[in-house]
Amino acid sequence: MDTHSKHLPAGERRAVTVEAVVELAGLQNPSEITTAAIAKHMNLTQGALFRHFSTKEAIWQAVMEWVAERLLARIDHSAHGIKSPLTAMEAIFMSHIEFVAEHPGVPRMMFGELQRSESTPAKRMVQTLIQRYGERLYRFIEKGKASGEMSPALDTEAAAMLFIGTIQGLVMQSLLVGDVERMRRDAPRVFAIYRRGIESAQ
Amino acid sequence: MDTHSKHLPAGERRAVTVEAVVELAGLQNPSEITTAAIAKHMNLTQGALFRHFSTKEAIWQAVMEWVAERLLARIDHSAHGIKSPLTAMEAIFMSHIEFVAEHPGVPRMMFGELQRSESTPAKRMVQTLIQRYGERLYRFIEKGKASGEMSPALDTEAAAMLFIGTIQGLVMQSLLVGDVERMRRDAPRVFAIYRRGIESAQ
DNA sequence: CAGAATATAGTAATTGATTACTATCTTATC
DNA sequence: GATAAGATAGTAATCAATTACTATATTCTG
Repeated sequence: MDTHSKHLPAGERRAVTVEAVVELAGLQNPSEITTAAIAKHMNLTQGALFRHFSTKEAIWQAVMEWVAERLLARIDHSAHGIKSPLTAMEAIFMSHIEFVAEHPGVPRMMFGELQRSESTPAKRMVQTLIQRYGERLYRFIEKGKASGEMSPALDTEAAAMLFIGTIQGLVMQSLLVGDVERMRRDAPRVFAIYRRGIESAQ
Repeated sequence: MDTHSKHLPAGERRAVTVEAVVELAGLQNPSEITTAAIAKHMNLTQGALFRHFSTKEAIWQAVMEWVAERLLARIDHSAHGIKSPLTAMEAIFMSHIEFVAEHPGVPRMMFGELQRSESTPAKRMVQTLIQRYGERLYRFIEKGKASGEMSPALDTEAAAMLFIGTIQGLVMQSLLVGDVERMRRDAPRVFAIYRRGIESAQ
């Protein structure tokens, strides 16, 4: 049972820290999240954080590792067993939106990291994540062209780029109106247009 | 000629400040731009900035006003005189990308402002800008549906959202690879897919 | 298996660096 | 020479990180 013990094993404490940051990023500007704010949000003193992470940057790295792992697992699982590449991409799209709706801080953190000019470990993790994401999309689109589901003249690279941009647009819209829930409603409407843009004429 | 005069009239100094911020935002994370960095970039002492702006927030507000004014003027001008709504939207798309390629700091600042939880004047300026942008797109899409150029079943709101998202995706890609020039090359490729998604079947 | 010894995880206070902003003195320009 | 604009040198607040010390587990030993 939950003993509410103040002392947690290092591994657990690190996990709790990552979750605290993900939560906070959904509530405020990620670049304004201080170590004091993280500690307060998990009922810990600020200094104690540095027993588990050598620097603040190390915290961000752990957070982005968490994101990369979860997001890729989620989209892989959503597409698993689906024959049609087009349907698989729709499943990936919806599960990605669902993930972001559950963790609204995630896209904020990712974009925030990409903004940085220096190449931090956290930024590199985001770059790797998006690269892997893009590779998966690339394969599905090529399969879709081969199967005739998608237009053979389709620009695969551009289609993968637009897929991610489509999600980015939904995220921006939700930031604009300050309503994460809208994303779930708007996702099918926007994907329908994207789908029309890549599928072969019937 | 450039007199390299240290003393500038207040109006000019404010304009130079705005330009310095826009430039800096293209080089580094906008949220990390300090008043000291702004001053240094325009060969001024940090304290002197506050002769022309009461607070740092006032600087950001002036910058976002500059952005809103220029961007809307640019897209309005690009679409002016074009009969076909679809062609007009393509012109808007390309001129927007051109604007962003000239000023890579602009989308970074806009997204950064939207991230903030508090409602600052600068954030409200961005919200107003995007709202006005969306209204223009909405009108073009409705006209396109009326003229038969675009699919009558098209979801206008979703199409406007995707238009902005498409640009957002290109921006993100350029952040990812750290190459603004790519945006100009990729823009037509991505817009072609978007166009296919909204135009009526031929 | 009791309890001393050690390792681990925490607190509270403090550090130097950096931040936006200000007060005062100086210089340039009309 | 009046005044607008800039330089210089401050301020208080905030930040990540470190310190000295304490509380709680875990391990070792007779």
